[in-house]
Formats: sequence, C-alpha cells, structure tokens
Amino acid sequence: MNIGQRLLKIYKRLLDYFGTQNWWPGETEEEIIIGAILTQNTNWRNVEKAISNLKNNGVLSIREIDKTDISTIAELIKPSGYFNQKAKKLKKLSSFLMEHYDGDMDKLKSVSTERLRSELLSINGIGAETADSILLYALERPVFVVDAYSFRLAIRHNLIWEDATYEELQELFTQNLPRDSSLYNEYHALIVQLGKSFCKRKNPICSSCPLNFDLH
DNA sequence: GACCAGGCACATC
DNA sequence: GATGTGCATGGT
Repeated sequence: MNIGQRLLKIYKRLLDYFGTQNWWPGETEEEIIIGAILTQNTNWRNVEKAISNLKNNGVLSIREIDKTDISTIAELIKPSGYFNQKAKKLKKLSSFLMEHYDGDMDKLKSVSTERLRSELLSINGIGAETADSILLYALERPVFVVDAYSFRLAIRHNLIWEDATYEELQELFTQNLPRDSSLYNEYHALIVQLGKSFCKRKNPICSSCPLNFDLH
C-alpha cells in the first residue's frame, strides 16, 4: 500500500466508526472565524460558552468585535480561557478584516488562497493551524488542517518522522490525497474526534482505538 | 489535585 | 534552531 492508500484506509475506518462530523459547528463564516481563535488549545465545550456569550450580546461578528471595547470582549469570552490574549487576537483580526475587506466575507472569498493564508499568518495571534482552519472551514478552500492529533496519528502509524514540521505533515496529506475540501473537512474533524475519544497523550497506543487493527 | 484541551508568541540559550 | 514558558477556564 502506498501512502495515499493508507491515508484513505484510515479515513474510511474513522468514517465508519464515528460517522460524518458535519464540521465546522458554526452557522456563519464569521462565527467560524471567531471560533477558530477561541478554540486555540481549548476544549470546544468552553468555546461554545464564549460564543454563546458573544451571540447573546450581539457581538458575534467581525464588525461588532471591531467596534466593541477589548475589556468587554475579554469578559464575554472568559469561559474559553486565555481570555485576555484571545480578546486581543480577535480585535487584531477584526480590525484587519475591516480595514482590508470592509468586514465583508464576500470580498474575502474573491482572494486567492495563497494570498489569504499569508495575510492571516501576518496577523499577530494567528498561526498555521488557525489560518488553515479559517481557509478550510470558513472559506471552503482545499487546505488540510494539521493539529496535535494529526501528529500523534501520523507518528504512531509511522507515516512521518517524529520531528516533522507543520508544513511537512500538511504535505503528507495534501500530496497523497485528492485535492478536495470536503474530504479535508471531514478527515480533520474525524482525526479530532479520534483524538478526543482515544488518542490521549498518556496512552500512546490504545487497544480500543478503532484504528488498532493492522494500522498501528 | 493532576492532567488535558481543535495554539501562539516571545524569551533565552 | 531548538527548547522553555506564559496565557486561563472548565471537565475528567
């Protein structure tokens, strides 16, 4: 089996086991973008509380965040942790999008993936995973999102070397799978679900893992 | 009480 | 360049 076949085999096994994940769990592009910041190193359940607070106060949009005082944002997103840092990140991102795209998601959509990615990465507080999450889940670009779980999966299945970089692992997926945003969407979501369910740091190899047949 | 969660920037060596 | 640290709430 080549790498692409192995990746598809893993994908199908995860899909059979967990079913479709229907990511991203957000209703609008702006909610997805905001959620991508809030979920940094944070359990999604805590993020939901923060998003709910923003929504109930009418601040769940780029334009409103740009207008709202940073201390108010920080207070509303408190449940998601790192609230001072994330409030600053949300303000930076929002002011960038207002200044360059008038906060208009349709204008964002007309820009090339490469240019958008480098623009997002230039914003303080947005790293590779957050930028790629926005590109894939808010803008449906065929960009594979790598995260801590992807590393665990790839290393434990000997798909990549231990000290691989983000971009190297990303290339492993994108160069061996069809260029398909729907596939990348579902695959990343399934990897996260696998990680949450089985692939904890403390149990590197879990006997009940759905991939633990001939893939470990 | 320890450990973890859908990261990132920055300091220091 | 690689290694370490602060950020912070809430669930298990």
